[in-house]
Amino acid sequence: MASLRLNQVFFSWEEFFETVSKYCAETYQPFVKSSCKTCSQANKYVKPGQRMYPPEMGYVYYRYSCTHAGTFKTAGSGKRETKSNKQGCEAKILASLDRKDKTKIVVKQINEEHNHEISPLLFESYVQQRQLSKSEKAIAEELVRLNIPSKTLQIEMSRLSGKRLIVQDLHNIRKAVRLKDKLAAASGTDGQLDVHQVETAGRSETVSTLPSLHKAHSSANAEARDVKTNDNPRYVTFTRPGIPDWCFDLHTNAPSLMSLVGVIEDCWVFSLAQRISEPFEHTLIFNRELRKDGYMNFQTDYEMNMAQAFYTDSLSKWPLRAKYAYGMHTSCFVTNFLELRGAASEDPMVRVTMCSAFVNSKTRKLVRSLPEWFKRTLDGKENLQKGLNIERLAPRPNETYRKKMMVLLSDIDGNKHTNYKVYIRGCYDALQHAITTKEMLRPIKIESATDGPSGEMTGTNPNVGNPSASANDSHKEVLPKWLTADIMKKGIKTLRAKFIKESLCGEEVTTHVWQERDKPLWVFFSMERETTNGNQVLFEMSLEYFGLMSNL
DNA sequence: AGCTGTCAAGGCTCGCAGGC
DNA sequence: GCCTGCGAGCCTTGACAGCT
Repeated sequence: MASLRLNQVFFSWEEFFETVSKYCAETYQPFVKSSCKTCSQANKYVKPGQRMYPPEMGYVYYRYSCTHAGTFKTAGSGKRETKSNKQGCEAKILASLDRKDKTKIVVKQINEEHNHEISPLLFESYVQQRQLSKSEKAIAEELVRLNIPSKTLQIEMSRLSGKRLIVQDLHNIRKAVRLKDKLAAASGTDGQLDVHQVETAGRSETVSTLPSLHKAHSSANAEARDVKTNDNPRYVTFTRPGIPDWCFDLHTNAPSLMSLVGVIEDCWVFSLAQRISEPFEHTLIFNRELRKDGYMNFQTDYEMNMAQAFYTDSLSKWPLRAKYAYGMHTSCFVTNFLELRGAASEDPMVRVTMCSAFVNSKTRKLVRSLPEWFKRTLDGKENLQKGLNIERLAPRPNETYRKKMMVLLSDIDGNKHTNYKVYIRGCYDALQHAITTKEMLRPIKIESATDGPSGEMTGTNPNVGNPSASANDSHKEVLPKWLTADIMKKGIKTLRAKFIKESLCGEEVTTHVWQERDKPLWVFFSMERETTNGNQVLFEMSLEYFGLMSNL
């Protein structure tokens, strides 16, 4: 327990502030700073021959008064009946530099006699306890800019900060953000956000480009060469640098999943920017043009297939030959695909098919139909007979491996929601975590150069590092049963993902991981939001591993 | 429920009165 | 005469009431 007593000595103001802060929290006394004098200010009035205050000490004195100190004197015009905290409470704390040794801070006065009630509940409700830190305020401001309702903001920010916020606090932040943005617009500078104006036909739309995973496209695209577009069927091909060494897992000949997803995104973003001039100047599949017309596209389905050869040393992964093709469209869904080939190979080593839903950028609701000009220009130029539609997973079992994660500000993309890669990464992280835990719990294999063939010791690994993964932990029952780290090293054969609902910064989501008896090389994921009405599924994913490849 | 104008409170600086 | 600390003034932030 922090103690504070008369004549107590401190050697820095930080030490004093920390002690007072702890003391207030433990005794529920609402002290606020009421007065101080800085050394630099006091030194201005020091006369010749007089001793200076050491500037490094910061303050000459510092006084706290009770938030109920003083009397209320209105400065208003009498339009409203006013309330005031002021009720003449005399409680105060005063500390100042020692008269002789000005490097010491001495507590000169303490009066703890308050003329009002002191209680934990009251203490929590004072504005000082509700104030957000700079970083918390920055997050709140970002969320305000994302147009999240005040009530949701109140709940999320209270959970994030652990403070008892009221809705009015969020209204005040909203007001400050509006003012800040107005001033930034007036001065012609942008605020903390990277905001740019996108010209659209007859109007302008402000698009926020938060720092995000989605923005981190590699410079490899700048080195793309042999770019060729084809109108009918519609596709673009190009050669670009391969996958850098640092993207590769230690134990496989293929890049880690997230690195590969990143390279794939680089390729498709590059492809979308390619222009075709006949019959008029436009981009490959009109993504930019559709955006200007008030459409946004949200990823809905994603399937990645890897060839066995992808995991062999013999297949060169540098440079990469890429082909991105328009697949087909239905009323508001567009399916496209990307193929990556090695320098000398004709068969694609990776093929990704992706389906996007087009929504109204204002209402974020599915549009009834894509524009006529889009259909007119692309009809007949399809590369696919049917679109991608990943089936929903069967209801998950109750017994799963679970991992929670918080959606961070940097996870939000230009569409103002959690970027698709964050879901994939979250699932993959949960799987890695589950497998690591499982590895720690398995019987130890002892390999010795002198003892000959490896033996097996019963019991659990004594080096289990995860305290939640003890032998009696319920997680032991729900770890993936058939998948092992060894199987995972053989590489992913198929990834299927379905994006179901949006999620926002500050939300806590739970990833469930499980396996099914008849599919030992598959692992399934469901990312869910817990609500009072039960769990809402945001995202589903399944991974299939190459498990039986003896030649690797 | 959310927004907004208005007023209160907080936080800081500075000048000076008065105690030691 | 030195130095502490009170309190006024100013700006920013928070809270409230009334309106949409």
